[in-house]
Amino acid sequence: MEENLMKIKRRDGGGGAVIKKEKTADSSSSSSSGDEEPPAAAVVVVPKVVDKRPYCENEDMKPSSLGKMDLSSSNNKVSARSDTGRTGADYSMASSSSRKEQDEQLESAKAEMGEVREENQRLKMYLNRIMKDYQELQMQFYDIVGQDSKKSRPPPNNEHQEQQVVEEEEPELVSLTLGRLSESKREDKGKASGSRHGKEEEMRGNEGLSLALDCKFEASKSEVDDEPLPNPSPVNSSQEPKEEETWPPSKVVKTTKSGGDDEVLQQNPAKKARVCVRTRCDTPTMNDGCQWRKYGQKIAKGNPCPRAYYRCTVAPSCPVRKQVQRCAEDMSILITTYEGTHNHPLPMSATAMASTTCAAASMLLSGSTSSGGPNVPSSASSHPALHGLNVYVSDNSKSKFYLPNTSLSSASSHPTITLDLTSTPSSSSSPFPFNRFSSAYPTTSRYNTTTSLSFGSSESNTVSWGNGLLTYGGSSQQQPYMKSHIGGLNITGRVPPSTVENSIYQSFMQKNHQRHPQPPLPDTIAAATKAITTDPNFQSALAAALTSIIGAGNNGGGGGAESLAQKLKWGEQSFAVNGNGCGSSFFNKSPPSGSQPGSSIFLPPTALPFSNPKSASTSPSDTGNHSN
DNA sequence: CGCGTTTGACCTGCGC
DNA sequence: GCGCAGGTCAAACGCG
Repeated sequence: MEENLMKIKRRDGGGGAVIKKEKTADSSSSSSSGDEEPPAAAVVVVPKVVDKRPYCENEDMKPSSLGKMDLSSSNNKVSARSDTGRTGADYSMASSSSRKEQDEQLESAKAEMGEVREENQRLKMYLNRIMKDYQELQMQFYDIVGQDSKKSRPPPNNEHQEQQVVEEEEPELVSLTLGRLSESKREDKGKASGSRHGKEEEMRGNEGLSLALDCKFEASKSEVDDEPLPNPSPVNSSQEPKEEETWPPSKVVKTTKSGGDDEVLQQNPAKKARVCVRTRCDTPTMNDGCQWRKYGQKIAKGNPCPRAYYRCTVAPSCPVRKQVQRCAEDMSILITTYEGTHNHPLPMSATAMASTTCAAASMLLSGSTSSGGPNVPSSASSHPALHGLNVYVSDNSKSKFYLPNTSLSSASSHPTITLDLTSTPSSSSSPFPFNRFSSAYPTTSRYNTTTSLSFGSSESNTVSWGNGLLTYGGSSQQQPYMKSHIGGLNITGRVPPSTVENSIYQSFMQKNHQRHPQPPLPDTIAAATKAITTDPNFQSALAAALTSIIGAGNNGGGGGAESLAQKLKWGEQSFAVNGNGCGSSFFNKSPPSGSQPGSSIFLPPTALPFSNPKSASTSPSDTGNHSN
């Protein structure tokens, strides 16, 4: 890991902070091997998200000040401890000072400690209360979501039918898990993975840090077992080794795995989702923040441009591969195909693309099993559940719906989703720049599923993963901290300027908060809940905000966000409001590096997405990214 | 000298 | 079974 970090350091001029942060996170995660007890600060942050009720008569517990208070209080704790320790040491050493003075100092120190303890106690109480509220809110949310989804479905005639409906719909569900997997998940997966767990645990060793966002697939059918969702973010080593994909899929798997692992293999067929990103890019590759090493090049049939093969070098065992190829029809278009899931912590700069591609893959996989199935009318239909994305699902078996240049997917035996950042959005009623998502489910191939996502990359909506930021719009004002009051939710986190969250936030604010002066009334829980359940845009905004917080916290190092992530686990219900909670990808931004607040590095929006000549430092020739 | 790229050979899957 | 194409390996090479 350190070696890799060093590499990054060497390559990425601006990656110092990132590395630093990563190291910090790693060390923090490794030090807290338990990982069940996140730092208090992070834990307290969780409730901020759901904090919307007047549970604090105390002035300190005002939602608006909660975040600050938490952080500061945690700091107090730390500093208090260290102070105390120092004080003690000082006493023992200061033999020259008079006894009286020492006694006085000692007493004052004790008093200080007492205060600190009191504060700690208070914080614990707050935490408990907050967690309670959080759970309650979550329950309410689930209830409402459940009702909502029921509404949208045709009323089942009987139990059998209902079950059928569930079976049909569930594959659509994509859960967003912020942070580490919960115990229950672990248990479930542990059963499935069995022996592999040990291996991978060993392999991952002390890679304790996981990105804050886990994108998991929720499906009820065997397919789920067969196909662990690509994880956008490398999952925590200790937490989710089971989710590992089987890369190399064919050769290595066959040769290296045997016996008891067969089961795993069966559960992980070659059906591996790929995410194809089309961008206009002058550079040989787009910078996705990851480290890549070229291991091959080939002239593919039907395209005079050679296809380059890269593998992720952030971790030696990382299974992620990517292919880079120029579009034959338009040489300015760079087609980057990602495959596999990182099994290591990603540099912050790589999380955006990683999570995006993951979510895309999730969408693809989920769609292929449900909404996008062959039964879907060939005419485009809008998928309501993608956080404001207009989703078009088509059933053209062979046509490359929407995108003419999908040669990669057509020949592939893998389900492929295409993110098209080359076209200009035709319309955008939603606040999101990506306005089109289309998917085709060819029937000619077993897994030849092709899906296209189009993020219009018009001038006003530029997307850049260059520094790990997904930026939309031209606003460049620095806003190191974002505090969102969304429907009574207080979301405070460090966010980069010009991030999608920002726009989402603004959009949402416009939409839903004109009536609610800031700070919002504490009793807006009902409104918040309603907003969550009725407004897909809000869902997006919330997801984005949460993600931003997670990412930001991650940034902050020290495992704050990680801890938050641990606590903030959104089950599939959380975002699967409309049956498909996927799409988080777009809302994952990776906060600028920055272990130091305020020292964030942002890539200014550019008209040419992904082109970042300087970024070669991160990934030699291309850039890496990764995804799953 | 170490690391990354290049490039021809090899392996594998799939279609005929 | 054969051929094709995609994908990977690994030795050779280049660069800093």
